[in-house]
Amino acid sequence: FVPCEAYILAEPMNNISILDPGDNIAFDAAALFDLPRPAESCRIVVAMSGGVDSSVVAALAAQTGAEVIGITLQLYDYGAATGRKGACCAGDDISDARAAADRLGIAHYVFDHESAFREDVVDQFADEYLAGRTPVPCIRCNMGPKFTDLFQMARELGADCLATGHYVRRVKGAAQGNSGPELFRALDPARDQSYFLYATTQEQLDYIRFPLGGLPKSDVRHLAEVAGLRNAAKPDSQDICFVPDGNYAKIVTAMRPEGAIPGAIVHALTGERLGTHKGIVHYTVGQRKGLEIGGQPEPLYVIRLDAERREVLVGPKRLLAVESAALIETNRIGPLPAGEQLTAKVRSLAKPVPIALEGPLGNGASTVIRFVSPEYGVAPGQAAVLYAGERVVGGGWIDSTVSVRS
RNA sequence: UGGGGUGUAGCCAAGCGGUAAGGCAGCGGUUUUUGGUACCGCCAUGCGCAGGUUCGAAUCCUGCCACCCCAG
Repeated sequence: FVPCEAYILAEPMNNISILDPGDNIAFDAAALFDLPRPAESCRIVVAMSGGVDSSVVAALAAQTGAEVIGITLQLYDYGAATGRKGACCAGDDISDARAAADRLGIAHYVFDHESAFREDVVDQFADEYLAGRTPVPCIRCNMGPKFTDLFQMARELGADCLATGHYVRRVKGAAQGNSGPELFRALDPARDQSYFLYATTQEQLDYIRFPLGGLPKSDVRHLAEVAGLRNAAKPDSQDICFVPDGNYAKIVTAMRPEGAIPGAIVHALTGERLGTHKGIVHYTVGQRKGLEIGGQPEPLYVIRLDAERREVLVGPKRLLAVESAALIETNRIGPLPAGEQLTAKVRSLAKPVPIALEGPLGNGASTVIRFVSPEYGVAPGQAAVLYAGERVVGGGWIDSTVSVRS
């Protein structure tokens, strides 16, 4: 038995395991859910996407002895057409979720959430690209369909908590002077999904549970096998779930044809027209590939997108250096740490870098973060997520950036 | 028309008689629950065309072609 709190103190590492050699689960499942009462009298709603992770959450929830209800939101329906494995929330995935629920003997409901998902996530995704920004739909999806809509459904079902398969840790009272739950990076750094969850509100965090945050992925797969789940070997999801073949621009231009209108590729320093692009939605700040401009002494990167003029401004890498970024619609989770170096991630795949916070954080306020060292490829529309060590302090959307003066 | 210059992969470009550098672009792979980045690999039996000299030519010679500049 490993108490959940033990993970708080542990440094991230790759080779932890909660499984003993005999394949017995060497921990108390109930501890992973931080239930308010004895598990037998609790009701847990599990958000089931059809993937391994959320299926294992359901298995763990069932093991606590609580009443478990699985809910799957049908978010879109290209699934049948693409037959794509490793997506979520459509077609085969819903069938996988149902199979897992059947296997575990728990209730399972599927809700048609397509129109809401389209409004909250997909339309917004397309509009952001049209405006020359680079959206993160996974964050919008967590904010809306998953943590607002599903949250409400769980409440209406009288559940004690909503559990998801995200790799992130919910820890109570770690920061000084705070007894409420806080958000921490996953123990397995390779699996950490905290970047996508910075917008979680305190109210949501009070109610939501992330039982997998302290587990390595290999254990989760193992648990899936032990539980006899048919999706135990299902590939991890990647890319954007509603983009079938990784070609997001195809989806965007299908929804917003004006996104495919060609325009000029202009050198950011000389103003020279270097070529023609195939529609502004195909490009993002920091991008190098796909410009199809040869004859240059060094690589050219997208420096800025001018949506009004439909121009893609390009230049050498040094022009990407950014010293600060303005954030909007910020969220804060737990107290701001006093005297501790804050770090920020400005894309999901990046080590957090040291920053100074120059303004308020939380309650939707706008603020500014200043990078201690220049940061490259900071794209408006992406999220900046702020950390104090392993703890997620909050974050916001990158609205604009200030280049390093050279 | 006369004088000069240049023609090497999609683009830029090295080579100056010894068996085609490099960069950019492109393609493939690795990484990855956003877009990107980064890293690794691939990418001219061929040097405007046709002859010639030479053991050997992108490199020397001859002719032709194309483009550029200056003169008119």
